[in-house]
Amino acid sequence: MASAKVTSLQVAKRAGVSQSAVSRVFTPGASVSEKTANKVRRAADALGYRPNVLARAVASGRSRIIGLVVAYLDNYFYPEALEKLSTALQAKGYHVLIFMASLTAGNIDDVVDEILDYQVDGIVFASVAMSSSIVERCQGAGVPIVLFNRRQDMSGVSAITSDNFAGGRKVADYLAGLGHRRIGYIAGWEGASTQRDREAGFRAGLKAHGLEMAARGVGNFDTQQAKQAARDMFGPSAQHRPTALFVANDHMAIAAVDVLRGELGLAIPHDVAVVGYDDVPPASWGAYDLTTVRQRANLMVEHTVETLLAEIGQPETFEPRQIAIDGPLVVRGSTEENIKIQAN
Amino acid sequence: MASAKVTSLQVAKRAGVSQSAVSRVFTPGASVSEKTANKVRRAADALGYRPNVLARAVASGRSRIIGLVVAYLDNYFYPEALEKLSTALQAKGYHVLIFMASLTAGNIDDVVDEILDYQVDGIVFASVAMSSSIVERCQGAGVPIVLFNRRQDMSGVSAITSDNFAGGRKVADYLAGLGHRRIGYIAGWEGASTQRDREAGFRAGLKAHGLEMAARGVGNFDTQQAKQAARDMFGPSAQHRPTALFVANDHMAIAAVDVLRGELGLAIPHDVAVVGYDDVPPASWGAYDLTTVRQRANLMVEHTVETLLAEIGQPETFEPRQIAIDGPLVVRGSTEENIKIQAN
DNA sequence: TAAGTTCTTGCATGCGCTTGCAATCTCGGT
DNA sequence: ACCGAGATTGCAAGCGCATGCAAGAACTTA
Repeated sequence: MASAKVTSLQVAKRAGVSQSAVSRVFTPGASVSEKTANKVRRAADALGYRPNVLARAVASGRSRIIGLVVAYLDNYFYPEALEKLSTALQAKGYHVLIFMASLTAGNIDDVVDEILDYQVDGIVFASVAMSSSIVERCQGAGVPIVLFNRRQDMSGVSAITSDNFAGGRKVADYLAGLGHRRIGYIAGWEGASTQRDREAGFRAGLKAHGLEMAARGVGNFDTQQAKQAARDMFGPSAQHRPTALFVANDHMAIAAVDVLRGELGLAIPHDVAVVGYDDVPPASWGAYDLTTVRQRANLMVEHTVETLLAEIGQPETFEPRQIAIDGPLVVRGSTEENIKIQAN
Repeated sequence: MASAKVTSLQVAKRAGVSQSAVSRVFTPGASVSEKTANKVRRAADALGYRPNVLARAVASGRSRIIGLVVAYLDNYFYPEALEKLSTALQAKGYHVLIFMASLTAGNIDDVVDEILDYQVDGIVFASVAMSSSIVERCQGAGVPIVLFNRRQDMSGVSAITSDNFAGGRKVADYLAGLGHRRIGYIAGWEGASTQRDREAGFRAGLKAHGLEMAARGVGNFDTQQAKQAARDMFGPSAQHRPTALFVANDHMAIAAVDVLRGELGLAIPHDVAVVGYDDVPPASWGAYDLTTVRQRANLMVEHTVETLLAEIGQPETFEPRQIAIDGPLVVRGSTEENIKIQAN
């Protein structure tokens, strides 16, 4: 069958039609009669022809490539999101070109340049701190962007997040409802809207119950720092230990649990109740069984794709969307003794 | 600065040179004098010009895109590998286009078609079952491929894995050395070379110590199945429970630990010693503290990139490489009581 | 059946860049 | 100051496909 590169011209010759006819057959919505379409398809199959996406891209200006900028993959919410995102876009005929912003740290700007070099049709920024210069650059290039899991006060940029404020608030309501009065918090990186919103919601919730944060540490979404924060808050030298702890994400919460249980010998939830955020798979693992607020990756991805494609399709009439998706509090054994339902 | 698309022709005009000159300035190794190069660079900067990678690709036949086929990301070895791979390729001026084979299941063939449509310069198959038809198709298209974390008996295909046979053997040596005589094994998916090699090495090791597998379950690299296998092997109705258990990867090992400890009330390592494979981050988390064989993702990625680029650079003289990278047994608390070094 | 529509189709051009080739330059050596 | 080798440069022809345009085909309607 297929050997080297087969071009539309060869197919055209074999089918006895013009090259444009071949092109049209492979372009949804183009004007071709059933008859020639069949001739072409037959010839194409025989030769093993497949349109060259890149050539098509330079000719049409649309590459069907979506750039994805990711800062890190060690928070297991992202692999999951990435997988779903890629699959969803694949289903729409797009593909994901990955750009790691991790090592390039500060200079996400450079990464954006690289992305634009590929003439991507759109860009998803996952948990990346945006600067207005980046936004401008993309808009200047006419490339739609959407922020995933980060909100930006900046106007004109679409952003899909979970409803972090509501989530934080749920945690406060829940812990207060359990009777906790001294509740601590370990924050994520202050630059992240997720951190800020979760904390704000949490504080609002506490306030509504006549409480305030009993202690606060900063983990910056980093395991080691979260551990240290836990030590500081619950270690031997700490006074008035909280009876409950809310950690800004599961990743850090798990680290905190390891410290509380493993290093400090505290029983969970008996001595301390712990709540995380994200509901990453490890949160449900037996050894942690972590109460947490679920981020609905499916929905977030769906909206991200929908939003991006909408803007790609209708750049003029498109209105930026800021969507916050509500997620449930998933109660597990890290906050209540007898929650274990069954050996799932 | 930059506004809409700036083409090399515009730069050429402004710099007072030909369009080809501009092209050459941006092509490493092309023949240009310093003088014109400077003129061009100045003009390019002023206009905010950047070469269009796609146009370049169709003209030159090289896209600087590497396709990556991944079946799943829920084994946390892969996010790590993906991150490193992408970063490493980025450093070489390549970028990664992701293709999820998960949902498309059986028809990896379709995925390969999609990839080839993008004129990728090479493909990395991560943990994907290859068929000879796929290999042929890629070779027919002149696209180098390398298997990551999978070996194939098939000739002519490069494959980078860890030394799974040696790893399996180390586990046997180690457990036998601890005095265990009844050792069980939970297998991964039989279709995977990693599973087969690990088991073969393990068996060989046991044999060398005059032992054989005391029990065997199949987890197919799936959490639920692994749990069931653990239940079957250690549950109430089981007889002659093994005193040690080797599980084909960490992902399943963790699930097994949850069953042993959480459901069956067994103490680890007192009642059962557990060993996994991969050394994914969760293996080192306090609650699991799993002894495991490390897969050296860094090295594996390095070799993968090196091999792929070598073949891309020298397609004629290239000799397929099958590299197996040795990884250490990382001893932790799931096999020995007093291993906990410190509160790391 | 003829005029009027709506569909199809091929032609030709262009997307932005690379590259073989031949013409032009540059310079050292004498 | 002159010659030849090697370095630079511009020219022009693509790479594989999309698409506006005008001509031709097919189908309506009265």
